[in-house]
Amino acid sequence: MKKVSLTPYADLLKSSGLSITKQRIALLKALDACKGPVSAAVLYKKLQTQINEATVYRILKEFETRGLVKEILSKKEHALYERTTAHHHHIHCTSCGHIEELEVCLSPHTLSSVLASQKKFASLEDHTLEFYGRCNSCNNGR
Amino acid sequence: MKKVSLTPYADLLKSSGLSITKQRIALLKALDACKGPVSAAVLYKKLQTQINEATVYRILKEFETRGLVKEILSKKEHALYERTTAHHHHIHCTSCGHIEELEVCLSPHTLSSVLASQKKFASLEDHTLEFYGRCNSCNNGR
DNA sequence: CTTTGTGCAAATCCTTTGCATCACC
DNA sequence: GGTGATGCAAAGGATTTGCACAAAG
Repeated sequence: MKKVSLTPYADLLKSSGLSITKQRIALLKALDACKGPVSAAVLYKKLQTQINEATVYRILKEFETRGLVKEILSKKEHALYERTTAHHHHIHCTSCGHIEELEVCLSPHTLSSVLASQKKFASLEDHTLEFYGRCNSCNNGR
Repeated sequence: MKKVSLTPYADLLKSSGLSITKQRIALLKALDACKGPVSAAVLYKKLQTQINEATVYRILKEFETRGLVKEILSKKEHALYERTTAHHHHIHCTSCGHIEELEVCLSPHTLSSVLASQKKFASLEDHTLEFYGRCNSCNNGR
């Protein structure tokens, strides 16, 4: 009989090969509570009473190498982090900073033409694709 | 009769609405001398004797807002800069850091499906697209 | 009990800023 | 000569590090 887990975050940590600490669980919870990608600074602000700032950075880095979070580079801000889910991209509002998640990704055709277009790389590991524009509320109102 | 310019960099600055200084010309020259995108730190190292570090940052920012250079965000490094040319993207080696320029870009079809896939943005201003992989020399040799 | 993670404080790195001086126009 | 650009030094912010203590397995 399969044991039912009362602590999905703990399980996630364990299955990622990380030991279970309240700081790591709090950070995962905080990430899930965010609508979109957030900076280390924002996370630290939310968790000030629970985690030291240096630890926030240490855990985020650890999480990234284990694949629990993904780092997003943004033109405006420093690195942003989000829980790893299905591969996807974002559109950023250049006015208010709002970030919307996108379903769209690159076609296999595009990926193979990337490889075909040059000689120095024979395969791809990953890509980043971020869009920028003004969101509708920034275009209308103020 | 059209006047032949002995100083293309000066002309470029002038036509971009910037005043002509030896620091700015030196920075443009240094950017052109680089094979690919470079960081502010690398530029400063090359130009130490000619430009103050703070000025390197000031000029790069100015150039970016005037469209003379483009900023590229990289997973590994801080912002990289390159002279603005035709729109293009890059592939980065995750091992040695080598950056190769790509011809490939997104199809109009992809761009319109991005807009169609969500409701908060009605148009796009720009996008970033960077690929990552291991280059052939890193895969073979050591 | 041993190993690993965390808190704390300091260090480091990158980037920006204020102000006096210098160069461009 | 007036205005904007630069040098210099200091400030600022983000991230990392060393070390002692605390917690996890």
